[in-house]
Amino acid sequence: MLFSTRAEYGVRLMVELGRQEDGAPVALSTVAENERLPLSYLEHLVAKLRKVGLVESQRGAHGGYRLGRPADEIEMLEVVQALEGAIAPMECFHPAPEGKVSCSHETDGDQACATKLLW
Amino acid sequence: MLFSTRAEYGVRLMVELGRQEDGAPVALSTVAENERLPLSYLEHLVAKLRKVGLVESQRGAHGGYRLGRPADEIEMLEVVQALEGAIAPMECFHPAPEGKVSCSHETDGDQACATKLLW
DNA sequence: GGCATAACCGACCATTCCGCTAGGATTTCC
DNA sequence: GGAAATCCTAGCGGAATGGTCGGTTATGCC
Repeated sequence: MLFSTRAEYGVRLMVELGRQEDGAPVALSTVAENERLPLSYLEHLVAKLRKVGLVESQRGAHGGYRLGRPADEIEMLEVVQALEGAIAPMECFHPAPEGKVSCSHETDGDQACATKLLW
Repeated sequence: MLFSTRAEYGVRLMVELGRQEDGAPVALSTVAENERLPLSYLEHLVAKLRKVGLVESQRGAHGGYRLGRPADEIEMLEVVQALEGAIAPMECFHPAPEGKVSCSHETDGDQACATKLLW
């Protein structure tokens, strides 16, 4: 219950687009079919991705979507952010220096951690 | 939009309890006052924390709550999990080995990533 | 030109979750 | 006995989630 299906669908969508190696655009309907996702819902998601340039669109017959950038230049975080809105966890929840997800629970750290956010 | 206020309130609560160095329990009302949080809402949260043993309670007058374990043995993740429910982001969203939040976007990795979850 | 195809756009809708309140019951200390 | 506190259950308004639907526009192909 941390990421909604939007993020998941979005990633799936991007992955599906990334599979298409030649420049040909992929119709959203084939993505929906492949991933078993509701087409009309995907439309909304892909619209957001287009607005931030993560995908490009080609209208009309034989149109579709393709990645806006080479696949290996796209980070998953971007996709999630574009769909989920600004990610603002809890301020003290930046991945700690060593990569572990837990903030220092010493008295000083706490003082800062508990109050910094609001006042 | 990643963690709800539950997680935040819960952490604040735990921090507040952690401040009390002697074993005396802290009344929820004082926590609510200190942190400017609604008391009756905190009751629900602390109930969950109690069920998983993160806090202990003392009923009756001059009762209250104290940490179920020494403060430095409690990880923030535990608190969040207890309140937010099982954390099940997207399967491929485990913090990557190096600590960076992005899953390998190579064709093989994607194959696994996109389909592993559902089928 | 016409038609199928597909991206676009906006409104709506049911359900669930979030944050919170209310009211009471129970336990404990003085 | 009464105040102080935890405990428990029920509900509620608003927002977000996850969709659907209908229609409009653009484009390739016959």
